[in-house]
Amino acid sequence: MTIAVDLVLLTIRQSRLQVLLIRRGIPPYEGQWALPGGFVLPDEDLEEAARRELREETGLDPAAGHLEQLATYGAPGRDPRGRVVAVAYLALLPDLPIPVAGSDAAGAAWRPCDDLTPGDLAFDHDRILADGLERARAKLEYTPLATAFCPPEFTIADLREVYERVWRTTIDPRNFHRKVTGADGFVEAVGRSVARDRGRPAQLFRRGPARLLHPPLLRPRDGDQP
Amino acid sequence: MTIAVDLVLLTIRQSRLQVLLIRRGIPPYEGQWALPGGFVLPDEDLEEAARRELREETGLDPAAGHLEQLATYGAPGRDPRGRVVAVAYLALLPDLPIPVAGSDAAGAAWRPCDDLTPGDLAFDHDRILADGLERARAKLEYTPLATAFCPPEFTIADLREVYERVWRTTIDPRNFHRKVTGADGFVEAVGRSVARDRGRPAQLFRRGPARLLHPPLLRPRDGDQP
DNA sequence: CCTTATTTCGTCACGATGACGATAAACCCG
DNA sequence: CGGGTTTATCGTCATCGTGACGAAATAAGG
Repeated sequence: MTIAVDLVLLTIRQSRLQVLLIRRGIPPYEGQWALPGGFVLPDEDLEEAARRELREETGLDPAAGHLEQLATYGAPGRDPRGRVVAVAYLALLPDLPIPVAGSDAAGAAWRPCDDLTPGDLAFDHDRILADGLERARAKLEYTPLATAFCPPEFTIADLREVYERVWRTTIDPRNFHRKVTGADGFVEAVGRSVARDRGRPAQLFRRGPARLLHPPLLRPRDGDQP
Repeated sequence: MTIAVDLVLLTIRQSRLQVLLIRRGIPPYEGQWALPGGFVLPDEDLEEAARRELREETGLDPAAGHLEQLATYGAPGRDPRGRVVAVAYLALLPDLPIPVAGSDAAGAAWRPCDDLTPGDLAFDHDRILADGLERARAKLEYTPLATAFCPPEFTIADLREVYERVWRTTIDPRNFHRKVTGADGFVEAVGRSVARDRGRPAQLFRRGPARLLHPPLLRPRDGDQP
């Protein structure tokens, strides 16, 4: 049996939640889009393999965002080439340019998650992506990981946009501001401000030391309309 | 590389959270305790392998409780016999007798989680168990999975004991009763009552259709004493 | 200046929760 | 049989977190 790692790389670009995909140049699924990934080397730890693929296929620096194990997929027929068990990793990244072009990532592109239809992706990558999205949405509730989508210094509005794009909702700016600045360890004021396109300039923050949010920031539930 | 499944089987026995361990009869780690597990067959799905091991090593019925994938462990040196990647599964089970004795489970025994010290278990099973415990504790907060520890019909006090043992806290019976019976879909009244050793008889409930708790039942945080 | 956009602070009502009193319904014991 | 004990269940009250929304502060642009 062979072990592979597959990556669900998420970022916010152009006000949309996007996932990095690679157009396959060889069979199987030639010409289709797939999650980036590759085989684990004989003496390599799984997370190490995930970080290596992240660098190789995208040129991005794994340290910039957040990387965690997502789940493992091993259905016997999932890869036509034979038995391949894939350990999927989820990464939340700030909106960095993809410096790549020469290497493996020639066919790499960010694609808005909403534009993908089940059946678009090769292998069982539709399912892996769906699991990754659900994990990301859930983790924003009870961890400060939304900051992983932001540059080192950001405004509360930047952070709010992360929540809005990932959750596909709108959030009241005043309540969000109160909640985020009130949760201790979530964000720390930098002391400076920046002016954006319009409106009053906003304070800059950096991520705080907290690893969990208490109480959590619950997303609106679907079935809340009686 | 070889794929194995390892199982973290949890139950509440004798008012304690216990994990099923197997005493190893062969090297490596001969004589030490380890999580049950085994290799995945060439044409077997991962969860199928986990269920098969659960049956083979314990004789328990996987359908009685809850089984989910926990995480995958693949550090190069984790198994002295060679490169083995282990997909760990977590199961929450009601307190059933272990019918086994003949098969692989000859050396199987329930051990209270609190009695285990880091270093007691073979391989990296200390870590896997710790991850399983944390997962179980977290899942009780926002899912109705505590019912997986209970028989099909149970009282609110039974359910409360699950929370108390898994979280290692005490919970106010009145507030717990209000919360659980108020959260819709968590439990459904059966209509009958049972008398226990002492006190007023309690109503019987069965698990409801809900898969998530909203709002969640947050465990008391460690740092809540100002 | 005046409008517009955005940040940030306040207010208010409501639902969820922790602390805890009170009642109900069984058992045990003499 | 009746009081004492134990547990289940219901209520009350204060507090906190949150959603809805008003209002002031601070910039840019005409």
